[in-house]
Amino acid sequence: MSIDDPRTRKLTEALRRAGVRITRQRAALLRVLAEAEDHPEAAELQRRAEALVPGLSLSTVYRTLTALEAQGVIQRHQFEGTPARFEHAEAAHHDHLIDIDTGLVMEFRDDRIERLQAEIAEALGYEIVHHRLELYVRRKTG
Amino acid sequence: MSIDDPRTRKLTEALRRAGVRITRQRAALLRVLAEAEDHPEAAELQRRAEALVPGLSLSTVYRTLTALEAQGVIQRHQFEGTPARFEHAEAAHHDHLIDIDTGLVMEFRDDRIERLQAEIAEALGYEIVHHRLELYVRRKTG
DNA sequence: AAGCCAGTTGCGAATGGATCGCATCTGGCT
DNA sequence: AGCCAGATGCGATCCATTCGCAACTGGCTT
Repeated sequence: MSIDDPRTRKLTEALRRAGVRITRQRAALLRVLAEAEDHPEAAELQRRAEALVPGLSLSTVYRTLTALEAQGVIQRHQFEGTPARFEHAEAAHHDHLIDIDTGLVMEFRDDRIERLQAEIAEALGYEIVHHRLELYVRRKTG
Repeated sequence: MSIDDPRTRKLTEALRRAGVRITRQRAALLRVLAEAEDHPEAAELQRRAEALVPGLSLSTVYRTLTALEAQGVIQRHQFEGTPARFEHAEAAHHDHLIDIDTGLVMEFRDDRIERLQAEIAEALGYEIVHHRLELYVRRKTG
């Protein structure tokens, strides 16, 4: 994956939009984020980005992640019992299954559930700003 | 509410089952928990319980809450951006709406959603151990 | 091409919720 | 009444995350 593939570019543009400089550190982090197919936590992102920019600090990782999140191009997920995990938000909204034995995070989306949620909020006189649906699961035996 | 109303008793029995002593501190906390109709956090529970047992420490509150949670008679909810909140688990399972402007926590249950969740996990070869569904909402204008 | 300076970095300290270690106390048994 | 495993309160510790600050630098300006 090159430094100017579409996904990296999208993140870069989001940072520009946020009015911040594209530094070596941030460029590295953007690449790492764009490449990530999993749901890494901040420390793991730092580890990966340090391969490109040795010495890159965890503070910078968090600062950049916060900026990207504010621009809506990445999402922060606070699953139970672990540090926050991050993923690029290019895909449509989805919810998560977390294998409690392995930590594996999977994604799913169900429009029927989405609709029911909206109905429930509506009936109570509210509108949903965002929601969180996490299924903590275990592989079926047999 | 007296010290031996049914709800307090249920909590007390859970602690006995856990093989721990019913101390003044714990008795106070159990009453406070049994009386709570909201979703208080640990510090708030300490505040309420201190009215009955001055000097009751936050450590004791957390230790007791952890024991009660392990027995399944209370539930711990980690909503976004706030300390954990607790509630007695006598009612059937339910999910939550959180008013992001006021912090008000409401409960709901929808069997259709429950069923859909189970189907989704099933289809992927998993069984749900527990789940978390939180709707972060805002009062509708108009 | 060199200068400038607001924005950025890395470090270490601070924060906040939750847990732990330990010396002292006490519930509830004998 | 006496005993002692278990409980308490205090302060220290943990962990993820944020903050303060002095030093550094991206990238515009001249």
